[in-house]
Amino acid sequence: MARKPVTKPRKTASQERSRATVDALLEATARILVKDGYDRASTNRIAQAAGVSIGSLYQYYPSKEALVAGVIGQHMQEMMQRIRDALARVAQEPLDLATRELVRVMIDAHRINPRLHRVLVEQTPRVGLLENIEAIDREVYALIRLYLESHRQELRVQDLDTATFIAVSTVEALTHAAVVLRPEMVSGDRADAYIDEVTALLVRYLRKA
Amino acid sequence: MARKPVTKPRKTASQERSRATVDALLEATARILVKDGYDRASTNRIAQAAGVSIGSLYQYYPSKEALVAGVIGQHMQEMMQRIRDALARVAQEPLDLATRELVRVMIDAHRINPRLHRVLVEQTPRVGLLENIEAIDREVYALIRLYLESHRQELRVQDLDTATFIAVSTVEALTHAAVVLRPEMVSGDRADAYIDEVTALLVRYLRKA
Amino acid sequence: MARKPVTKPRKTASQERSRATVDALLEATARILVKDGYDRASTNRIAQAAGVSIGSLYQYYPSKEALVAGVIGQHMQEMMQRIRDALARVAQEPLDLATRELVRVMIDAHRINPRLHRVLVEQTPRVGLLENIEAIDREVYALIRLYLESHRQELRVQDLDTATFIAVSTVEALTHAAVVLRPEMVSGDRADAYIDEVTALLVRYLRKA
Amino acid sequence: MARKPVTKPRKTASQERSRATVDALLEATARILVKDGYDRASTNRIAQAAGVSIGSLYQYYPSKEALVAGVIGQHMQEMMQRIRDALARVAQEPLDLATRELVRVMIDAHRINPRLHRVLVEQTPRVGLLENIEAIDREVYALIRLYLESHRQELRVQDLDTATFIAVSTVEALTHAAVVLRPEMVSGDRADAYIDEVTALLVRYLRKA
DNA sequence: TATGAATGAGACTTCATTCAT
DNA sequence: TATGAATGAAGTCTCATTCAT
Repeated sequence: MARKPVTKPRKTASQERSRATVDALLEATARILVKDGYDRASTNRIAQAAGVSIGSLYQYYPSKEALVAGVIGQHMQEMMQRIRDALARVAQEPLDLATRELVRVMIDAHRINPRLHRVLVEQTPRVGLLENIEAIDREVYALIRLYLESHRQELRVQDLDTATFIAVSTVEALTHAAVVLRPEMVSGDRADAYIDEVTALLVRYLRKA
Repeated sequence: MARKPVTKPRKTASQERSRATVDALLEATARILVKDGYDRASTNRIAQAAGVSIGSLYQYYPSKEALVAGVIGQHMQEMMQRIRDALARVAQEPLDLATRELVRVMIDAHRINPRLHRVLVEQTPRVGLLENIEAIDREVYALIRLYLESHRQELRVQDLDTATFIAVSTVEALTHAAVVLRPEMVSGDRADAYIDEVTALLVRYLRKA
Repeated sequence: MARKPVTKPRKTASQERSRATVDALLEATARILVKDGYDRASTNRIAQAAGVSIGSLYQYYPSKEALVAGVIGQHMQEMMQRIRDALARVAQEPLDLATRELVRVMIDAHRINPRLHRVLVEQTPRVGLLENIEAIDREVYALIRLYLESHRQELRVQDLDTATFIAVSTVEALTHAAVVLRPEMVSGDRADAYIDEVTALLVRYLRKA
Repeated sequence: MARKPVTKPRKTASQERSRATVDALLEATARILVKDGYDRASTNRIAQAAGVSIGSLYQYYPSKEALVAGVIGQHMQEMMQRIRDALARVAQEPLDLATRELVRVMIDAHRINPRLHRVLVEQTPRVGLLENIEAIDREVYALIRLYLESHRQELRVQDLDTATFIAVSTVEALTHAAVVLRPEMVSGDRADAYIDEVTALLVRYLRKA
């Protein structure tokens, strides 16, 4: 496997002007990533798209990887926030309602920027960026597991570890696949049917009798 | 989006020696891809690893993309063959047995070369290689759908299109995730438990009452 | 040959605070030069090491070259002062005593900061800094020549110009070489033996029968 | 001190065309080094001056340092060969004749390409190139020492180690200084006078009575 | 007068691809 | 048909220097 590049930002822009530059950079990176794909996204092009000099780019991010890690971080935080909120909202709800809400939120979260999400998931070399993604994975896993634990009496499944793994992987895969491969299936009023199906899949698996 | 590179091999290598060269190239490409990742896999290095001159490489494959497409094709064919065989074997079996067998075969198929599979799925720019992957997707989808159609009387689900999409996506995701993220969960005798769970997930979703 | 950069400091820093800044800059430059070598010594790093903003650095020195010229000047002045003092002290002494004292002082002078001296002599592009070094050379040459002229009756050599050139070059080379390549040879009590040898070399060359 | 860059050539050009490319590169490097100095000598400029693409340059030398190391090696070999030959010629000669011949040869050796020699000695970062230069130093030292040992009965000095060090450093310094600072002093028929002086310096130091 | 964000020329280097042999 | 030297566009990144605040 390849060696791991530096991915931490260089300084944490305190002044106002800096902040604007950093924002422009992240925003431009996301845009270029969507337009050109990971490989063809060059730091020069990103800097240009951000209306920032290449020197400034490297003042804030020591490498292309760091820049992409920044985008991943930001994008994942946005997604995570929705998931966290949803889980907080449904913590006391029964499994079926909770599942349905979570699936709905997941689809929504994937629609924040589906093209970017796709590039991030499908093309981005994991080397050195893994932490970021793994951190998210772990948090989602932990939250879902907590919910399942506190609703144990509703459950058919015994092995919560495996059940959590399966539930998380399944929801992630089905929302990602739908948004990416069959966007028409989850847009507008057709979305409900798909949400119903995914919810059915999960609830029938998890729930007692 | 980026322009699409040429991805078809240059000649069909009828002579023996050609065949050997092509094999060496594909094999070396897979090895380098696993070792270095997509980005750091250079055609020069691949040629060297294959014991072939860079000139010869370009005699058989017109571009790096074509080479990688070759690897994808080969790898996917190997996986597909197992899936085809499995589906042929279980065409007459009831849903639960068929599902279990299919899940087992999918896990096996992912273990042909999990590291390669991962690189191919996670890092390889889809540009120009999409056909290859989409062709597989379509074939799997069609086969599964055929099976479901001919077992309609067992099914709870009505919308076969959606059900097929969900089933295929779920199995693919759960076998990939398990092999890549939790290899210990699907190796040796522990595999059966996981296969049971995935089978339960699918059967409860698909089957009547 | 390359174009000559500006090397004069921008202002003469009369105020106290300025003086402190200039000192900090020169000191930091010397430190970085020793630690990183000429090429890797960047003005940004120097400013940071000096606890001064990059803007302020350029307020006092118009270029990197000017900064290094400042260090050279300071370092050479320190060395020169010792040489001047020594020559003043031995002006009336006979050749053998005078030579011995001069050699001793030269070794001492090279030990003020041998690492810095080395970087300055070995890595620093002469472009634009030459004046500084040549000025020193000329002064040393003139002082030694004066001494030799006023001790002519002791001398074997006729051509004072050549003799001075040889004497100055030899002492400089032998002290530099010893301090840089064989530091153990000129440290502690072993130094005397080396001083004896160098003195013998010069005295036998210069002195009558 | 700075980290050491790679300085070994990449491949040892066996074919004819390669050899020509390598020669052109070394020759161009020397030329650019003389014209622009070490810092301003860029690989792009060198490649251009050599009439070779930048890609070819990097096929043979992995870095600017490696290229310069190549030039140093070649230049030093040329100088060393003359010194070796001279010492072989005078091995049986008495000290005065041998010394005179050696000094003459050293001046000649410095005149192979004095400007290049100067750049190499004065500006080239020693990092990673040191081996090359130290190897030469050691060989010269060893050869001179051998000569002195086999002529011990002629010598006044007792400590051959120190005497060799002094003799080598002195000759090197005086020939370098003369060629670089006073070229007129060692060109044409004036050279003999200077050779006489340096010979006198050394012989009087080394020889008995 | 000080600050430090911003600049951008230009350095080094890689690698897919071509083509003379 | 095979070889591998050669190509050069394009990429990543540094750093001396400027200038708005």
